[in-house]
Amino acid sequence: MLPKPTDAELEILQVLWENGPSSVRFVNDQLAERREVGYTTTLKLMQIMHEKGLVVRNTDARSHIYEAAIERDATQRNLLGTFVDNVFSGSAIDLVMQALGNHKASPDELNQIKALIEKMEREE
Amino acid sequence: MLPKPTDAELEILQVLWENGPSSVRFVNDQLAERREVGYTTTLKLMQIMHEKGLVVRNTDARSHIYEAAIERDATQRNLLGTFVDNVFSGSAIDLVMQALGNHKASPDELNQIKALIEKMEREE
DNA sequence: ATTTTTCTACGATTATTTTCGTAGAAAAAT
DNA sequence: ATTTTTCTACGAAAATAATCGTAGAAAAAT
Repeated sequence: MLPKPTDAELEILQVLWENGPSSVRFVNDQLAERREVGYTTTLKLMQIMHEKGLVVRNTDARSHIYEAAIERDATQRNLLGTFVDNVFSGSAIDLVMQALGNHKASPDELNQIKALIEKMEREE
Repeated sequence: MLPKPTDAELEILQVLWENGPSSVRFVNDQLAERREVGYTTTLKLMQIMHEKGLVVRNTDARSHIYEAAIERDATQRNLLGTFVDNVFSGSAIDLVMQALGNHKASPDELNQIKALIEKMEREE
């Protein structure tokens, strides 16, 4: 089973998920827009992620192209699970209430959630 | 500003939140029910938490009594915020949808959420 | 009164994650 | 043709988190 990505690795995965296969240079540029980060740091992390199997890469060209090897949804689900356990003692409902209460959602977003809830009720 | 609790510290806080002011022994016993953990490890962690200001303690008796110095709600909100940023690129709605979709909620829980949503809609 | 248990203090070790620095090859620029 | 830039590889350091071990005082048990 693949290891969970660390925080720094997750940052990199976000870039790959949003932009598709990318070079280290590109990923580093994206990260650098948000915070200071050295090129070799990003490189090293991506190499480690490759060892772990979190990314795959194409080494045909000199500049290697990396691609996420795990799905965004599955990863979020996975991390969410342990987060709920650690922080909300396993109560997903508590988390949902917190998240909702603490966030000004647009009417459209609220409708989305209502739709999902009604779907769940029908499937009961 | 107080630092965020680490995972191990959070485990201890959960015990304190649920049981009120407690000795190291009691906390350690609670933790030990779920996993292997040495007494001095728990002690050391609680001492560090005291240094950080995450807990307060009463040292009148030989066995010191520790109490959470930060509120559960505020802490959950705080941690949830960075989690949403890290894992869901800041989209709380995405997180809510994931959490809901991935969890078989009881009709009662669904009603709770619906009530909250309707309240939010009225306050729009 | 002595032994055993329980407690704190705290340095040191281990594990994990992140960052940095250097070397050398390939490519690009002058 | 040389210099400069860009890339990988990779060891090593720094930062952070968690665990452990020992010493000594206080309390409890014998």
